[in-house]
Amino acid sequence: MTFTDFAFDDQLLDGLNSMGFKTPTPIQTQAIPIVQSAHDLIACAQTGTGKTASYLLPVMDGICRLEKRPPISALILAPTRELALQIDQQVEGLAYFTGITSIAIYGGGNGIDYEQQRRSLREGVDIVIATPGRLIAHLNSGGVLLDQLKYLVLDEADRMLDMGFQEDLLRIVGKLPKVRQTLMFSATMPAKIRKFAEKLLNNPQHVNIATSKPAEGIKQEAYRTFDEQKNKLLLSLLKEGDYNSIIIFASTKEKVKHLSTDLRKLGLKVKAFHSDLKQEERQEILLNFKNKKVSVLIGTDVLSRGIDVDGIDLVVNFDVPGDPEDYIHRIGRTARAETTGTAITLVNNKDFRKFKAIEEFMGRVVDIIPLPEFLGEGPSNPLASTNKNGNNRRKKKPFRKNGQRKHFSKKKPDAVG
DNA sequence: AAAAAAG
Repeated sequence: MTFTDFAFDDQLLDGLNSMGFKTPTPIQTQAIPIVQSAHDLIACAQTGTGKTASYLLPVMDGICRLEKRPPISALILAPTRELALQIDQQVEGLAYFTGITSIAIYGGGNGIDYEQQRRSLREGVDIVIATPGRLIAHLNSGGVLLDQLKYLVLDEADRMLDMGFQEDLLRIVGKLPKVRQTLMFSATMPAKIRKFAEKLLNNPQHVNIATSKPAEGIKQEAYRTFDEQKNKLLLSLLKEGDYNSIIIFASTKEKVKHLSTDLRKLGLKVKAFHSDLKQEERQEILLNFKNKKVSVLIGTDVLSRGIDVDGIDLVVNFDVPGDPEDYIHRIGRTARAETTGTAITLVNNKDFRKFKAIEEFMGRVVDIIPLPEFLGEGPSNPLASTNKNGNNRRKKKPFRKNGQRKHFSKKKPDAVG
């Protein structure tokens, strides 16, 4: 199968060829005909599967074929600014010969950005790619020409609901024409998403190519460590290994900030990436990472989904993500497009059960690598320890009189908020 | 549990 089988507009095909697209991916093969047949669509698919082109191509083809183009033909909603920007860049590449116009609408920029966005939304632009918050701000100021829109796409719908965008999304959809084509993409399909889809979609067709299994090309490893050992272990992993491009994930912004200063003190050239940075800084860092001017990025989960950077050969989970889905997304930053990569997770005692849950979710175990000798003993495996009866059941909670609670851990003040 | 997104 080739892209010519879809009978796309010639100019769109030119753009496709110039971007080096050859063979459609499974999601594209399945989704494109559905969109072309004017049905609504729910697709369960992760990034890296060719998901973005699977809706951009038929939507852009549809726009090329409109007898009269409305001021705004398509609205694409995405959870993060980086994803919105990335989609917009893909539109620009594909649209090169078509005359289709687009703009990414998101917050965090300067007043000039806001004015440009406002003008486009009031004067018309074929495709709008937006994060919900900023689009709402524009809708509140009025004059946004969405009343003749043909296509609505919700990308990473599960992530948008997780981020509390449900009400914003419903408000946005309330401003759109009832007759339109709606396409929803989500990495997971919990009941919450299904219910949400029922509100927005009309008799949708389903496509499912999602999997709880990470790509074959990812070598997964884990180390059991105490927190005090993590920095030194990380340093040795980075120094011993022959890696060109590395992402290190940590679960909070504070951890990301601390870790990047720590690693810098240890002599590594690293950049931190999180939402406390100015949007221009975020973009510059990501650009330099893509250019390979920056080789080590330390980031929060804002980087875990949707970011498509070629050539990342190592992902380190400095701690274990709480949600197995996030683990899959994080390690999926490496081994993209048929390449290989390594994913290493540092597991302390507190995270051990979360890590077991991830293994269960994937249906496979991850090799535990012994700590390098210079680090001394790591923690022993709490689930493998045997009690005096010789079985490996975990110890029962000690009986307590009067049901009192015993405080095992005090919350650190900086761990709050 | 925290992240992100509107200032």
